[in-house]
Amino acid sequence: MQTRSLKSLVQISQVGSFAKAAEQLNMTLSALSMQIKSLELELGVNLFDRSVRPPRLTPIGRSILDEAIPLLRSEESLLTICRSNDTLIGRFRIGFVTTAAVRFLPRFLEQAQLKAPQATFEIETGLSKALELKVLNGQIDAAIVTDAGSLPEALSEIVIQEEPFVFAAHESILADELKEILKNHPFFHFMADTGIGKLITNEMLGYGRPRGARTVVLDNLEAIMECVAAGLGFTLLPQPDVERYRTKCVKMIPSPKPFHRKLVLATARDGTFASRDRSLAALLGVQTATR
Amino acid sequence: MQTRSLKSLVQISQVGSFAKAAEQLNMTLSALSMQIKSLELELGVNLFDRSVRPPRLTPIGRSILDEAIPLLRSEESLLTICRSNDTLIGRFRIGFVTTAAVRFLPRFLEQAQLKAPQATFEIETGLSKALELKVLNGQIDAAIVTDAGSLPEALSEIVIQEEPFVFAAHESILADELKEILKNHPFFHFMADTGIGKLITNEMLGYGRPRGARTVVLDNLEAIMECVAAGLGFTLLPQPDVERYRTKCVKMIPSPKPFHRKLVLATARDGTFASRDRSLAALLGVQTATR
DNA sequence: GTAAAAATTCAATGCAATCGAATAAGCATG
DNA sequence: CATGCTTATTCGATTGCATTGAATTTTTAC
Repeated sequence: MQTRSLKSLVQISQVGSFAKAAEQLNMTLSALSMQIKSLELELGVNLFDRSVRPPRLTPIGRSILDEAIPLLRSEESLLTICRSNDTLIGRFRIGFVTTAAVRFLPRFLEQAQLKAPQATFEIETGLSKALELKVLNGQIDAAIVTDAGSLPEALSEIVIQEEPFVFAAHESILADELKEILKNHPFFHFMADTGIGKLITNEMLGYGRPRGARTVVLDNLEAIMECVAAGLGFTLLPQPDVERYRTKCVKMIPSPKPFHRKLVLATARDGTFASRDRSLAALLGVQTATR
Repeated sequence: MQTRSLKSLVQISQVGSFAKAAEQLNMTLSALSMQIKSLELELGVNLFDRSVRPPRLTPIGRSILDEAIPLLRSEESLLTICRSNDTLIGRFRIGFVTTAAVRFLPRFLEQAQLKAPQATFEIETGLSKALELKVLNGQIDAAIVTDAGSLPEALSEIVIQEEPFVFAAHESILADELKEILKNHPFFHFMADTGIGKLITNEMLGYGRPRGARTVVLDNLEAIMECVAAGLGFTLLPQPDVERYRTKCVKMIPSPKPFHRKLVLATARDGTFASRDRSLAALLGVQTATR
């Protein structure tokens, strides 16, 4: 079915005659007549009562008209999407590494609503590695992940935020020297086998904990912070995560060597965001040179 | 725009490849490819990312898809209207003479909902003569009017109901002989100059009221019945109308000569309901021979 | 690296929409 | 009720657009 013939139908019904409608539609009367005729043939009904001049709509014609109007409205909004020249238009699929999701999603969605109203987003969360893979496969368009230094070549990255790691523990524990703490208290290790977990593992190796020292692996930030607040041990985590769940009695000391977690926006170099990833980064609050 | 190419788009997105979609749509792969290509040209956007096999939707493509689905739904319901083979389909415009409207409309709309769900109705009310004219002009498809015996030849009629006229008055008045009542009390005359009004005028002439006798003309049935109930005089009206507004103290006596008001369904012989008016009459509760 | 799968391009074909002119059908004068 | 006027339909010629099958290119999988 051609939406054009429905437009003609609407036009005719509005101006009340084929002749005027044809003029306004920039076509000959005969073309319009044929067009409506073939529409009637396609639908298998008489839209017009032709025993009078000008022909008038039949009851079925009026019903069809009633349906045609929302249909044409759909078409119009479809075309609007295409005509719009926002930088970001369409339905995008974005992945957030779980730890970042809770902190970044609200701001992101708010900004998106504001700065890219033509765009809609499907969000999913997961581990950095899994999200990277999905970006490579085109299953998602972009991902905010922890960069453990091993981003595949086919992915391009924009740094969203660098988060310094801090040691955190109950104030009674943190009164000691760091060396003492490392030796005497259990270490709460977040997600040992993931991107961020490996960063932590590497870092901890540098501090040379005694081999017998206890380590508790947990996959839940909030739970770790609860344990720490209860004075059960210490942890090493990005500062924003610690602050998010910190209670008063928990204190932090910065990691002695400068040591960060990089949160990056990863996009496929040849994918949706090829050379457009800055507009997406902007929604995450990143200032990038526009040049 | 062709809805067909949107259907193709949906199909491709569902089966995930041009080749399979083409097969299921009974067309060659190349035709489908060209179709999508020209859709993209028309819309001015890339719907598919063709750097991979099979091509996958771009974010804009997904947005367009989201809009295409309601559009196709509209088309489907449009086609459903046409395919449906109820006797009555479409949007009909029906006129009701004012007095009949209050009594017939509820039943009519209920029946319509039940027996002709595919049909919708625009209702207007007015005087019989005005409605007849509109039917003749095709401004409405049918009308329920009072038949004063002067229906134009171009209109066909089906009798909906014959309503006997009755005299009505407060019981204290109606205790007298009819002749006395006619002489001694004011007559409340409904709508003197309309179809039903003229019927009443003619009838009253036959009763030879004394020339000085008072007559009050009113265009509101309910008001007349209020006055009658208050013992201010008598009236002559179709029995159903009297009964609708009657209070206990108002009594009726039938008109001595058999005298009716015919309510008829009037349709243009060459119009919408040419030889289909029985299906409409059925919604008004009229049994007509089907033969 | 090679074969297989998948999509695009291309030239030829056929169908469908459009045009202008002629005809036919309501409609409004007298 | 006859005439001209407006309006819509029909008709044949023309143009343009979608489809086809074959050839080509591109991507993917082994």
